[in-house]
Amino acid sequence: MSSVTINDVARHAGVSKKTVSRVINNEINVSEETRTKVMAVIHQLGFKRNPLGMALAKNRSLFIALLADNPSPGYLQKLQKGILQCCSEEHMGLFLYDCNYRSPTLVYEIEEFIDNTLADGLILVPPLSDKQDLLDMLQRKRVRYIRIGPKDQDSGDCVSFNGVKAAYEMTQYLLRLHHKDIAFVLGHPDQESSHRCERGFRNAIADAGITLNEQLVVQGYYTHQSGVDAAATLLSRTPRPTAILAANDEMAVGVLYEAHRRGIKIPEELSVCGIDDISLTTKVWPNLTSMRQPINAIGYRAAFKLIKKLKGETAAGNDGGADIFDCELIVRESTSQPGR
Amino acid sequence: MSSVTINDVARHAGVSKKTVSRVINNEINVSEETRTKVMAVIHQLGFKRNPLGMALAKNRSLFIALLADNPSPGYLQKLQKGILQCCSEEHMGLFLYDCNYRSPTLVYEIEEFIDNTLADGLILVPPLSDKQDLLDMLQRKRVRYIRIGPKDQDSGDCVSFNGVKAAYEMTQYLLRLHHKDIAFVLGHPDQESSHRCERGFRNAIADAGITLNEQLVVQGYYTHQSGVDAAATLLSRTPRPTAILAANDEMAVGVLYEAHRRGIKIPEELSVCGIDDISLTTKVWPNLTSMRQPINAIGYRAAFKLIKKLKGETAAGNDGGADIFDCELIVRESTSQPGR
DNA sequence: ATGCAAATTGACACCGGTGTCAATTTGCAT
DNA sequence: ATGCAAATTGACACCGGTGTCAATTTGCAT
Repeated sequence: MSSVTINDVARHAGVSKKTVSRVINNEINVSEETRTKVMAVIHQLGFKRNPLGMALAKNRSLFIALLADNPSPGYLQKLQKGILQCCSEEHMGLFLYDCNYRSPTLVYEIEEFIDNTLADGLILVPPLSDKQDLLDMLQRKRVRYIRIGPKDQDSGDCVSFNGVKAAYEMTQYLLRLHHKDIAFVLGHPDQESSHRCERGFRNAIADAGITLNEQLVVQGYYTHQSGVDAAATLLSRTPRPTAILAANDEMAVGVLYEAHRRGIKIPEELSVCGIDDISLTTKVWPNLTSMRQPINAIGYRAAFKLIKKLKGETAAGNDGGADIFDCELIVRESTSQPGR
Repeated sequence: MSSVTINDVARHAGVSKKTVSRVINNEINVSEETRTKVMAVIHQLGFKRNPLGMALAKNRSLFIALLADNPSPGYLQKLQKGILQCCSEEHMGLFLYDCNYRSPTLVYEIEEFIDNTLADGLILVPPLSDKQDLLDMLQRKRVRYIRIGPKDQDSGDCVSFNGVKAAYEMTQYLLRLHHKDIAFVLGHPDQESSHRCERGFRNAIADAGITLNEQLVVQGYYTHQSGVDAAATLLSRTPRPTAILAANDEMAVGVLYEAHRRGIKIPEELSVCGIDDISLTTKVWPNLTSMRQPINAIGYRAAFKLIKKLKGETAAGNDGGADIFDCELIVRESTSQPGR
């Protein structure tokens, strides 16, 4: 209500409001004396810039938005946390928008959302990251964006995790445990991370000199239910695989469920593991072995890059364009040597 | 960028911009003829009101924010979905803010968040709903809010579920299955819903003519780990309870974990059930029996009430002040007759 | 046709900032 | 002291809307 405006500061400091504006924005060409005087008044009066006034004048809202339609709530939750931490530090507001990836009018809906909020920066979560008509629309409206895990992860406007390496190392771990019949549950075919994980899995199997039984690679869609279904298929095969690696934890937990339902002991009779390391892994029994994707850091980094982009600076630090995070193997209770 | 302004519309329609403003805002005292003419131009030019301009002029941003620090991610996720659906329908943006309930500077941080975003409506999730110093600050800043599940659920600015009834009915269900030693895991003592659930539980036990063994009521904090800990305590008691009811699903899943770890068969040797019906219930094995809280509807309703409040209308429909939603028993795989 | 209240409309200032450009001040070489 | 470029500052218009209040138009009774 009774908020202090730039005019109030100007009056108290005996300068024009343009000069106050210069001080606020840390512009050059303000004498030290004036700057000090104005800063004193700002603190004394408790002045805070009105973001709406600035947005209107600059034609930039400096609000960003997270657009998501991801089947793994645990993943989104962690991502949000990372993004929010960065936003909080940068004094930036984060809008949330819940997409339905399959809606035929999705692009139109998002355009309307942008018109309603004037968000001028977006973070796109798979499978939105590779939706070309969406990207075209954003380009046309001059809305900046950062994509998480897109196809061409070297384009500088994105942040990813190293899916190939993650699946490769997880498979290696299973091989070290002397598993031979290792099954793999694919993610959604529209999401590049699924293909990357598949590549890692196949490479590891090949590098171990094993001929992959194609029966052991089954389609999933990153959802819990698709994990259950994939497990139903795999666990009916003879010989039964001794280990199942799923392209995300959500599906791995589905595999766990189906195995339990069939009375299969884990990990004695079947090792199960996933990728992501969402909070779900430590809630189910047995706790799930997983590759820890630094989801928090990815979210933070995505927000950081976006905000710097909006403010016109280039992101500092390790910003050589591509940001690809490595994973870390977290061994828990769901994996062991086969037939132990 | 090249967006159409109210001035463009005014010029094309041959009226003043104030008249266009009247048409946009559906004000009275505009002739039918003028209204039709202006509307035609609006559609022709694809005009959309700039929310920032409006916010600045009206000194109301019409953005709302969700403030949460809730230990159950599944709960928050559903709540968000309900809120977002309403926001989408009302063309309203939703800011997200991640609180740390225990931060000593929380109120200050939230005040700063509001200054940064100019959100003029807030949805408060427990345990924030009853934080008096926060409510005082909001009152002072004239920021409207709706609280979810606060102490005094009849105050008209809140939406709740009927916790007493939920726990009562769940306990009745267990009693019907012929359970006698029923344990209860409390929620966080700072959240009113925990006390309500406890009351429901105690009432049901008393109404069944049973003297409650106080050893069977143990403290929890709504987190997964607190459920594990509570189960560890309860499952060491002799005689062991044959059923455990937890005040939320998150803790019930923790109970499930600890029971599995001890090799206790569920539901044959122990029935476990929770309250909320978050998505986690159908991911764990066995699927968890729960009381379905219409979290989606609660979120939607909270957003609806808040938005109407901001727009100055009173919420339509069942808005007699209090909004208290009933729960529905969802029987799944984790409960059965004792010793079956 | 005339008078008058009610309905309709527009001129102007304003919300809280920033951009442009001209005016003023400063600092230094001469 | 003088001249001049560079540094500093402010007047003014503008971003895209809304509120106030006065001016104009309309509709009806007389």
